Amino acid sequence: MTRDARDEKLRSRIGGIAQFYDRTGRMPSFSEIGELAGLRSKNAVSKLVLKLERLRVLGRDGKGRLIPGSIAFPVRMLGTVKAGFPSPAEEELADTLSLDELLIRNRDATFMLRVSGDSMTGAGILPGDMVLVDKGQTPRSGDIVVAEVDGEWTMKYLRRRGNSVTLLPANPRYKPIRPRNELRIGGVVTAVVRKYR
Amino acid sequence: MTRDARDEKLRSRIGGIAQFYDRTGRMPSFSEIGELAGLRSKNAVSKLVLKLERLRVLGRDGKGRLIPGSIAFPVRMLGTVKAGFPSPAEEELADTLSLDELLIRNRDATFMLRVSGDSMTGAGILPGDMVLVDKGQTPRSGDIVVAEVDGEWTMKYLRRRGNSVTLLPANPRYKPIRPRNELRIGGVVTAVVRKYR
DNA sequence: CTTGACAGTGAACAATCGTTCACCTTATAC
DNA sequence: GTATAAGGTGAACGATTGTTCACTGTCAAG
Repeated sequence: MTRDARDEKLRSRIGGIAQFYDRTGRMPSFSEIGELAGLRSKNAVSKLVLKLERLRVLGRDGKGRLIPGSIAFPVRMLGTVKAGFPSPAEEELADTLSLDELLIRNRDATFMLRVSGDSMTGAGILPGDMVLVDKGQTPRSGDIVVAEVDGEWTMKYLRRRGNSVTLLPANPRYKPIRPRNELRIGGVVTAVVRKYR
Repeated sequence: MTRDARDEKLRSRIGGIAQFYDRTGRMPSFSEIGELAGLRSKNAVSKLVLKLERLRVLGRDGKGRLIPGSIAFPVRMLGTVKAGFPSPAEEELADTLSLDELLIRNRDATFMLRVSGDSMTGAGILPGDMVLVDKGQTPRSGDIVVAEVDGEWTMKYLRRRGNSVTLLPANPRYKPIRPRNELRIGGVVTAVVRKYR
């Protein structure tokens, strides 16, 4: 068997395991890996797993049980748009990551809201976009926050000057808001997500 | 024990299991759930798991093995910004989802690129943003694509009129590109992701 | 031609798995 | 007050787990 064919075989096996994990959300057992890879012997699976551990595709936790490695991170990260698409050989070296891990720090305090209205268009937040809001973080000046002003909820830049607070839209057609009464801040916008199709 | 206290206990147990799954990427075994929940008897765990199955927090696959339910989807989805933050009671009813699942259709063909340059600012894609690019989808007119024009990679709107192809920036300071030679399209932009802090 | 290294089969093994049984305690409902 | 359900302990059990050992082909390098 040629080197390329062996590489391809290994790759398809990794793909099979990744698919299994994607589909079920749990790691396959050794026998199941055997079925996926077409191996009858658990020893063969053992050797395969060892190899995948070295490649960081899989890992082990403190108790020696199989945990996902790079297969848990679905997106391959490349460089910049200008760099374009590297060759397949380079692609393998690229880092992989999970969007959940990238964007969510505190899962219990994080919510997703759909944006309505165009008051933040200037900041690249369009109506229909989704924003992740963290209730736990303390809002700093310059943050985009979700706040309740005089009974209505909006999303605006927060500006603090001394002890005065202003809510600044990112659209010149709207005016800054200087809340008269209390200002309830629901959370800090930590990320924006837009889906095209 | 009051009803509220029992609810709170169950909630913290769900949280414990979710944390375990977050941390390790695998489902805990029954004994491990016991440790997490402070239960010495596996029978107690069995009953707890049954309850969590009914709540769709956990599930079973075809082989009867534990798979994650809603705990695999880290973000709670709420309504619109205008709706603001619902009361805690309503929060529980909200859907949960995973950003990976939401944004990635074809994981093998999807890459993430960092945006450099401001030629798509008008479409709400700012320099520094990250875009998900699907190499597998066939580009349609109106899509945002990553393409190589005359040796350089850019991101632009794709416009097809008959059999002429134009690349349209979303910034008036740049001009439309009508590729003279061949046009290599790397992929279709399926999502935009921006992280604030 | 020989010699390793690699990829795989098959079987034995203790450890751990999840299921199930009998039983106990404590609230809540009637 | 007395059922009754809910929440829990503890132990027994067969099934399945992952490790390990001895062994067999097969290819490529020396």
